[in-house]
Amino acid sequence: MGPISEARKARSAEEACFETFLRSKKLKLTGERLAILAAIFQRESHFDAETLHAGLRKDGGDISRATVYRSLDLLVKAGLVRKNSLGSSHANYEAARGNEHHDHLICLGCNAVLEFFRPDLEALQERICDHHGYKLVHHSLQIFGLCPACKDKADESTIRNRVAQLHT
Amino acid sequence: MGPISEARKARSAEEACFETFLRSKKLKLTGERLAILAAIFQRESHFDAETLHAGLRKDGGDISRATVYRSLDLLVKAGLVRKNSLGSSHANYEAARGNEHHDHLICLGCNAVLEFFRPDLEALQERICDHHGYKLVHHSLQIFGLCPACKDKADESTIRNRVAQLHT
DNA sequence: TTTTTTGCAAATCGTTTGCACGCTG
DNA sequence: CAGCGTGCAAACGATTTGCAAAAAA
Repeated sequence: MGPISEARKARSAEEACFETFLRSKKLKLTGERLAILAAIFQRESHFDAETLHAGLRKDGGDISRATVYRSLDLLVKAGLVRKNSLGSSHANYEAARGNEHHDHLICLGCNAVLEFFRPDLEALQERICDHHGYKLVHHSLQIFGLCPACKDKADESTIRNRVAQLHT
Repeated sequence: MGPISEARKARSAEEACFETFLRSKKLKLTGERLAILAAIFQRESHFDAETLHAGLRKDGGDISRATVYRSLDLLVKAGLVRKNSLGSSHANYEAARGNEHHDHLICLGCNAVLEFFRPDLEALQERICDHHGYKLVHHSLQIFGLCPACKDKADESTIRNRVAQLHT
């Protein structure tokens, strides 16, 4: 159990938050859960379950895929992690570093993910709902395009193909 | 092969379009493909592969799931059918009845799907891409809310749960 | 000690694919 | 008759689940 307990060093804000959440549900604060939380928050934003699982293994730990999935669920429920799809057929996650809700701009050339938040877009969606008599609860917007670097060197038919495969 | 050939009665616009598409790719116009196309265009807009497959069986035909999936692919490539997810984990399709691109407003209470098109929204996305130096290629927006009928009678926690399960 | 968690492997779900046979052009 | 298309069943990839052993409260 070496490396797992090592992760339990400082006491990050998210760790405290997770503990509170678990307590409130009478769930337990395990080494695995802490290791997963730590891995997520020290890694860059967007990742998938498989990558996270592999990363944990590399860190010396050895946490089963099942536990990774179960913990991700918990973290999403705790509001510490957000789940997106970003057009792929498998789930994509991101640490909710206290930052606001945002939408994603995804490059079809290099898969870079750019987060953006636009009050005018939020307002417009609110207006659309009002217009139809709906109460807005949630939304998901993904814009697919080509970043400055890929804009020129991307081949038309490759991109067309990529778009056709998108799981949106 | 009875009911399949029956579907080949009039000659709808979409049938002609599909034939042209198939010809151009040196593919064949089979009874199964025509039956699937007909079923899609006489049914209401949004459906999934399983429902379509079941519907075809009920119509007397007996087309395999594999053929249904293969034909849907073809129809999407021909531009006669659009593929969406609408927040569920399995694909959702709709006949592209010559109508323009549009986005979806989905009721979390009764699952009703409302299509809408907003030039101002399209323009805003274009502006967002410009702002980041991206070239816009495609987008996917789903707004989840409560329709007028479900607005009041929906229970908070049920909705919250539904949102958490969304595959967006 | 009681209850929750874990790992494992098997199960699931939607979708895809290899293959031998059947139909279209 | 030369290719495509079809059905079947097995294969797939991501995710979930049942169960007995292990760890937290």
